[in-house]
Amino acid sequence: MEFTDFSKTSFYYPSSQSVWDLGDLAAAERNSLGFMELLGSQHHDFATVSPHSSLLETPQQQRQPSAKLSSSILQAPPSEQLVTSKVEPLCSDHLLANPPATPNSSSISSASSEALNEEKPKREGNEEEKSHTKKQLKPKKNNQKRQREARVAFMTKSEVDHLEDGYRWRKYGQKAVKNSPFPRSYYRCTTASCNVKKRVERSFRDPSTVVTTYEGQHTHISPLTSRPISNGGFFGSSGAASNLGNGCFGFPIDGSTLISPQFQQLVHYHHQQQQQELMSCFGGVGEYLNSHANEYDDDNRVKKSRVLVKDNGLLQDVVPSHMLKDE
DNA sequence: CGGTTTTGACCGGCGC
DNA sequence: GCGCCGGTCAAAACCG
Repeated sequence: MEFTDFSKTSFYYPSSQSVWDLGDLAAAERNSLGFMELLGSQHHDFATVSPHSSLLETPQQQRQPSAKLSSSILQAPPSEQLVTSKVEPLCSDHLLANPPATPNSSSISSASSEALNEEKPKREGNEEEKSHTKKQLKPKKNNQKRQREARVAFMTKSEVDHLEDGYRWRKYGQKAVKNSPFPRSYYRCTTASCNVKKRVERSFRDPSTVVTTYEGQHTHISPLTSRPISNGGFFGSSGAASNLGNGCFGFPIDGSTLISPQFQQLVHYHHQQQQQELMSCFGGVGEYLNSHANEYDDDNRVKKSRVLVKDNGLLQDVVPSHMLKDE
C-alpha cells in the first residue's frame, strides 16, 4: 500500500463527530474524484471546492480548467454524514465554530481535547521534569486516549505547496514523508490563541497535487481583509460568518445541516479561488456565478443554491457527463 | 529587531 | 521492550 504516510490522517465531517480514517491516501484520492462527482450525490453534505492557487501563479501556470476541477475535499462516507448530521447539528456546529480554547459543552471538550491537552500546558512549569531531559517534556496524559481536532483535507492541483488561504501561518516543522520524495510541512496559525494547524504535502502519485490538511478551527476571521476577489469582500466583512459560501456550483448541501461558519469560510475562500479561475475560463459565466454564489439563510444554514441547474449546464461543457449524475 | 524558516532532536503512540 | 514513525520543539539562521 502506498502512502502509508497518510494513514493516520483522519477526516472529521463537520456536521458529525464521526471519523473517517483515510487508511490509504491513494484510496482517498480515488474517492475524491472531484467536486462534480460530489455534485451528483445528494448524500454529500458540503461542497467540494478547488483551492487552486491560481492567484499566486503566473498566467503561464494558469488556464488549466480541467485540473482545477479535479481538486476536492476528502470527505467522510455519506452514511456517516447522514447518521449524525441531523441528530445533533448544533453540537456539531459548536464543535467547529467554537474555539478549542473556550470549550463550553461536553461535545466540545471531547472533540477538542487534543488542543486542550496538547497545546496549552506545553511550556508551563514542569521544571523538575525538564531537568532530566534536554527538552521540556509534554505533560503526561492521563489515561485518556489522545484525540485529534477535526481535520479537513483538501487536494489541490497547484504548483506551489503552501496555498494562500487567507490566514497567516508559521511553519514549525517539516518531515520527510515515507515512500515519498516530497516532504510534509507543518504550519500553525500565527494568531495568538488560535490553535489551528495545517499540514501540507505533495502527493507523490500526482506531484501536481498538494494535500493540505487543516486541523482545528480559527478563533478569528481572516487577517487578510482585502483580497483580489470580486464577490463581496468576504474577509473584510465583520459579519463574515454569515456571508459564507457553500460551493457556488450549487452543491446540494442538506438544508438541515449546519456547517461551521469557519469551515464554510475556509471552503468559501478556496472556492473563491476556483471561481476566480472559472471566471477567467468562462468569462461572463463566471460573473453570473459570482453574483449568485452566496445565498444563505440568516441563521447560517446553507441553502441549496439556485445556481445548481445553471451550473450543471455550464460545467457539463468541461466535465464528463457521467460525473454529472442526477440527484 | 522582530517575525519566520530551517533543521536536528526529542516525544509519544503504535505495531510487532 | 523495542523500533518505527508522525508530530512537535526550539535554537540557529534567515529575512525584511
